[in-house]
Amino acid sequence: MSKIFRALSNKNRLQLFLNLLEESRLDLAKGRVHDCFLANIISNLRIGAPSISHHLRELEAVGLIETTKEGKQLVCTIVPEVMKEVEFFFKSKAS
Amino acid sequence: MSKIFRALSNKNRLQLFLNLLEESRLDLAKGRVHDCFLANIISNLRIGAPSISHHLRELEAVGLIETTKEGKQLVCTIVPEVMKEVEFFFKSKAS
DNA sequence: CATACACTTCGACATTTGTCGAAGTAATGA
DNA sequence: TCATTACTTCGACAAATGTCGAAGTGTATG
Repeated sequence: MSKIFRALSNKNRLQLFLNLLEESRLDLAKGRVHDCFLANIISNLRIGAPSISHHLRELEAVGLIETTKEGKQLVCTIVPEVMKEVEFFFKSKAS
Repeated sequence: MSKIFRALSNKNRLQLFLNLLEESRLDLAKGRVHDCFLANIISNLRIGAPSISHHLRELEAVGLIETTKEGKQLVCTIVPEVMKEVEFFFKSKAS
């Protein structure tokens, strides 16, 4: 659990994750899976491509997202189960 | 929010927080406020007193706990509002 | 094939973090 | 008042982290 918190403990990485969440919601509305064009994310955050790539791998490592390649692009999908896990963690602790 | 995650991102600090949570529950059952004898916590965790002291201040800095002095001892109290905040954060995001 | 695109990997680097031992402080007890 | 207890503060230091530029990889496109 501390690893999940660690993954979200960095400002840029949390923002990145929230962006993905937001976009995945939009994509859901469009009836298709989310694809996360790094270029878009880069314009929001003030960090370079290598950092984004690094952060994505960290989010993936703790199971918050999954990624696959689709041609040149990276496809990121949120893993809701892990979020639920954290939600329940706090629900159970904040009796 | 990333600061709260950061506070819980360290294994020892998270364990410390969970210990406090657990003890505060026991103390509640006893009808009194929790007091967190560092010596007890030290025996559970594998770190020294200065580190505990440091971690407690970090937890306090992000509002997860509050501390006061009672004689020689430190009294720690959990702040449930902050935990609720995190719970709702995940509830709202994990649509 | 040559070029451009969309990332990724590598190495380097400054910054932050976690831990400790030693010394300090404030309260309690003999 | 002197010693003990229960932390806290202060460096110091190794380890982890976040960022970047440069170079690399694999995919599309002219």
